[in-house]
Amino acid sequence: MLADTIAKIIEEMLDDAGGALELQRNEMANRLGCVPSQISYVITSRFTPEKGYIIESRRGGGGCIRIVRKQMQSDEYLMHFFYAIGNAISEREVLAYLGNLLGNELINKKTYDIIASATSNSALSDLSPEARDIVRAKIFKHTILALMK
Amino acid sequence: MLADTIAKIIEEMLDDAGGALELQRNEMANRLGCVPSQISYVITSRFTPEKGYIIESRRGGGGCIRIVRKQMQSDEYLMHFFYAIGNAISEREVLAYLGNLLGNELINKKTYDIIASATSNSALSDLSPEARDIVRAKIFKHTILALMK
DNA sequence: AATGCAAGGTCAAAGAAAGTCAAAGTCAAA
DNA sequence: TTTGACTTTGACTTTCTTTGACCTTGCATT
Repeated sequence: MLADTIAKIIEEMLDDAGGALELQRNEMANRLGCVPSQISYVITSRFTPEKGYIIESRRGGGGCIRIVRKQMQSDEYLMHFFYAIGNAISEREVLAYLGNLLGNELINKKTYDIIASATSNSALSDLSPEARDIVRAKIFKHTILALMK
Repeated sequence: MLADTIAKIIEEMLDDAGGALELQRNEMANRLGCVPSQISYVITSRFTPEKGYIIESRRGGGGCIRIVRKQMQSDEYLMHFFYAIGNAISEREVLAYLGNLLGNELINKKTYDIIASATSNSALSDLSPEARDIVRAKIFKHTILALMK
């Protein structure tokens, strides 16, 4: 279906652009071989404020449509964690961070368990203790980014 | 009886597809030479939530009906996965497994994202490609065990 | 200021699926 | 034989998509 395809394309563009982009309706419609109002339709049906998007537009020459993926305010909190993690971290520290996230209801118990197990010494037992903490930090950071998606 | 025949066909399709599928009502009715509402009847009478099926649908152009056979002993199913994973696994393979779990609604999108990111090449980029697949297998197995908790 | 072009906005009609429901049919059990 | 559960069918409804005609706005040029 056309609408879904276009929605997916815009999603990818948003990912690439880090959550905010400007597109030209006519140009895009032309590129995708559809009528311009199709783009409008996709935006109004898929990128609604309820789903966390902010839409602005400008008409006239050089006009465009601006799409911004609103991030929840909890993201800010998660980001704070993200930056707090150095490039190496112990299992104990991860558990402390996770306990905090759980306590603040930013994650649930299941998520806690999954991340805890993915970053456990047991899961990383093939690595030397030093390498372990480095890889663990990276994995933990990646999961925190995933939480923000 | 028509209804039973159709039910059997859908069952087989579910088997082939690994427990989750999307079908188009009109297309299927046409193929089987019956009225579309017959398909609806079969689904509402045979593929009920009490019998362990999840049904979703979308109308309009490109619409479809999604049928998911809820894995009854989900732990057993997860265990099956667990054993299927060797001691090394690629990112691509992990994503395929996760897609299966997601399709069968044993995990949700968030969980998918978390595990996918924890086992991504990007998260394990400090390791050599060979070590990466080994560590990834271990992490993945650990997260699957966490899912069963 | 007036005009014209270049965007995007709106809306309604047509099309594409799936949902609903009630009437009619079937068949076995009472 | 009547009853009642289950099936089959088709008319009608609802939802979502696609398209195109027409409207509004902003900018650039005269």
